[in-house]
Amino acid sequence: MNPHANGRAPVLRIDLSSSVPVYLQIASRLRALLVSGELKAGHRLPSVRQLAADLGVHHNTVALAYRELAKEGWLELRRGRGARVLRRAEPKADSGAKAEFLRRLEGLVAKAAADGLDPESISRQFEALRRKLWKGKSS
Amino acid sequence: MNPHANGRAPVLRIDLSSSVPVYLQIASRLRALLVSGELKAGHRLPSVRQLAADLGVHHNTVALAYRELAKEGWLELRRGRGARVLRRAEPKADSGAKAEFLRRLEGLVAKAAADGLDPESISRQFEALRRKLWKGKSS
DNA sequence: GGGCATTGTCTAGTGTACATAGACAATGTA
DNA sequence: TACATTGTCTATGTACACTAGACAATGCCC
Repeated sequence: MNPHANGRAPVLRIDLSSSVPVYLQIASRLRALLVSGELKAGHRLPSVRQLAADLGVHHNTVALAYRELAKEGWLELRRGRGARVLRRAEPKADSGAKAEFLRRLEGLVAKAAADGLDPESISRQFEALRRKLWKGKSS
Repeated sequence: MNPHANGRAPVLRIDLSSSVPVYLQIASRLRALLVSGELKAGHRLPSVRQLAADLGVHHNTVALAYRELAKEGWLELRRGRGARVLRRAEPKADSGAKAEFLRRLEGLVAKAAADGLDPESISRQFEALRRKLWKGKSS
C-alpha cells in the first residue's frame, strides 16, 4: 500500500549539506519515481508550495525542479492547475549521453572504492536499481 | 588546430560543456587512476602548469584538483617539488558515504534509463568498472 | 458572474562557487 | 649564488543556487 496514506504527495528527502543543488536532488529523485513507474501518467504532483513546505525550501526551488522535468517531457505544468505526469515517448539513445553517463559512473564508482565501500554490496544495489528502473520496458 | 596538441597522448580528457566543474572532473579522473592502481605510490604527476596547458585551463584549476586529492590522502604536494603519489591506507566505510553513493547512483541510473540507454550494456560497463577499480581487493 | 484561494511564472536581490590572472614563496640545479 | 620550476596565495569577474515577493492564469463556491 501507499506509504503516504494521508492522501498527500510523497515527501522526498534532500540533503542540504550535499554539493548537489537542491533543485537537482528533487528532480533526480522524482525522475527515478517516474522512470520506475511509481509515478504514472495522469498522476498529480503536489503543488510547488506544498512540496517546498515539506522540504523546507523556497517554492521557486521546487518550481525549478518541476520545470527541469517538464523540459524532459515528464510533466505538464499549467498555472492554476498544478503539475501532471505525462505519457512520455522514450527518446532515442544518443552516444553523447552514454559517454557522459560512463564518465560520471566511473567517477562515482571510483569514489566509492576510495571510500572503502564493499564491492559485492554495491553490485547488488546496482542490480536492484537496474531491475527497478528498467522494469517497465523489458517485460 | 587542437589547442592542446603537444605531441603526447592526453593524460585525461575534460568536457568544458559539462555542468560538472572542471577541477572536479580532473580530480575524479585522477582518482579513478589512483584507485585502479594505474598511478602507484611514488609516481610523479605532471606539474599543475603542465597539466593545465594540456587541458587548456588555468593552472589554479588543476591545483584545486590536486589539493582535493591531497586532502583525501592520495597525493603529497610540495612547492618547488611537485606532486607525488602516496601510499594510502584505505579508510573504513562509513554509512554516510554509502547513503550518499546510493542516492547519486540512483539519480545517475534513472537518468540513463530516461535517456533510453540500454540496460544490458550498462550492466556490463558497471561490472567492468567494478573489476578494474576494486582490483586486488576482492575475488 | 463575482470574489477569492490556489497554482505556476516572472523579475530582483544576495550569497557562494568556479575559473582566471598574476604575484609570491619554496625547492632543485647549474 | 643565480635562475628556472613548482605549488600557494590574494584578487577579480562571472555564473549559478536560492530566496523574496509580486504577478497571472485557473478552478471553485456563493
